[in-house]
Amino acid sequence: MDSNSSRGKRTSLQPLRAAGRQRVEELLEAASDLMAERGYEATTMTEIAARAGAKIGSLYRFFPNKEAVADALVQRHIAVLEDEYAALAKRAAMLSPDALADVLIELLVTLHPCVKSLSALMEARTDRMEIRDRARGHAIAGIAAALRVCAPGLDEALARDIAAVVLNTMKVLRGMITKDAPTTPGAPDELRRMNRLYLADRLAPYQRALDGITDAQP
Amino acid sequence: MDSNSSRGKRTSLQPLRAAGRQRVEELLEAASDLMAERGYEATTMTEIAARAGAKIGSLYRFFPNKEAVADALVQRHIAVLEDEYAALAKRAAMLSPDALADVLIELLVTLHPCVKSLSALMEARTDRMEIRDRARGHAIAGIAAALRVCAPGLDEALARDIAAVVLNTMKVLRGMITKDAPTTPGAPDELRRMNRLYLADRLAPYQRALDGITDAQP
DNA sequence: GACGAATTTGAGTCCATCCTCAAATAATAC
DNA sequence: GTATTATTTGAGGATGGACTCAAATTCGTC
Repeated sequence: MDSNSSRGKRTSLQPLRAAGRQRVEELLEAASDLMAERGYEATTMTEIAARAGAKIGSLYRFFPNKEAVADALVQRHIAVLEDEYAALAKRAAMLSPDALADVLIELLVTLHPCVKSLSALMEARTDRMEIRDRARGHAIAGIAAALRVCAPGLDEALARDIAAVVLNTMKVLRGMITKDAPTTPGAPDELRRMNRLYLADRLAPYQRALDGITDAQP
Repeated sequence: MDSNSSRGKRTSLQPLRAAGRQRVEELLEAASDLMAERGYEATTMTEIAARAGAKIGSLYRFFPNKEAVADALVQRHIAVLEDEYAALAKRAAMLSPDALADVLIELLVTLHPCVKSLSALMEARTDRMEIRDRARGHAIAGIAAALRVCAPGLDEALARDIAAVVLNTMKVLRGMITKDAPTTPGAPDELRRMNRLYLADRLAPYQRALDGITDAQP
């Protein structure tokens, strides 16, 4: 008999065998895909199980309710984002602003599925929102750190503001690449151009080494 | 007795008296607010009626089902957007790039509730998506027209690409103003700065009259 | 103020979906 | 092989929310 030792609402078991662990993986991936496609409310527990090749009973063995599935997904996605941004500053050392701009853009494109799923999970739950804000904080901190590696002497608050702008620019590009392709083919390049223009302008005064064209005021 | 003359699924009446017209207004506004807050699926027909100070029967008198409410909202919001963007080109005459940049930013902030509600309505309905794309097209066309008024000689395709970038920048600012206030207070100003920097750079070669600093290649 | 038409009401139906659970099956330990 | 424990299954209970409708009420008009 299962002991269900640690605190959980009514029922909620950890998988104890390899099969169970894999099932949980499959269930979470199915849930992530479906919720990203259709939204939280529109996704059915039975559908989740079905897409994972399981029956609804299996789903409820590992997750006490629908909320718990969403929470697990949020936690999992947040962890991925935190890792990626924590790793960013290291990669950012020894990059020109232009190169940094492009690396950042790349990063967000990679993170797209994760972020997409996360935003679907935010449907009207304030408590989950604050977790998302925390993730956003990590992203901004990571980018700001990368900026200050690239441009030592940059004020910390300003770095955060710039990071917020860049983060949003990254999001926009992600959106363009995944949706707007047909209408305005040159837009992604234009956006990259804007991003580089901005970062070059903002980082020029603090530029490590090389040609310092000083014309922007903090 | 109501005739229900023109084609409607099962039941769906136009309001014929002032009271009815006002009720419809109230119902749509309530629906718009709720769906913007919680999403389409999570919003209940009873809630909509309640927030409008009505009972569920009244709601079903004017809308045959929940879908119809959403459709009416989409149509209404799209109309607002089209009007605003159509009016833009006229206002844009005789503006410097910097001033135009700020006017555009303003505009999207104004349009925020409308756009927010629209995006909530997009939850997984492909047919509504294409209507939204149409709205997006109008927005880009409006902005591109404004740009070409401001910078005659600007290539049309390029104008559309730039418009797409600016449109997305506007969206980002809207998001910042409504959400991110606490974390990064300076970010909105940074974003404005980026937008001006970009537009100045892009429009400089085609600048109507005045000081032509030519340094950007189309 | 009386008549007809528009509007409001809310109890009630129907059905989709969340969730339960006891029994069946599969895996592991011995 | 047997005992034990983990996992799977799927029929059903409970709930909530979309939608109906006949009766009550309000509004406009003559």
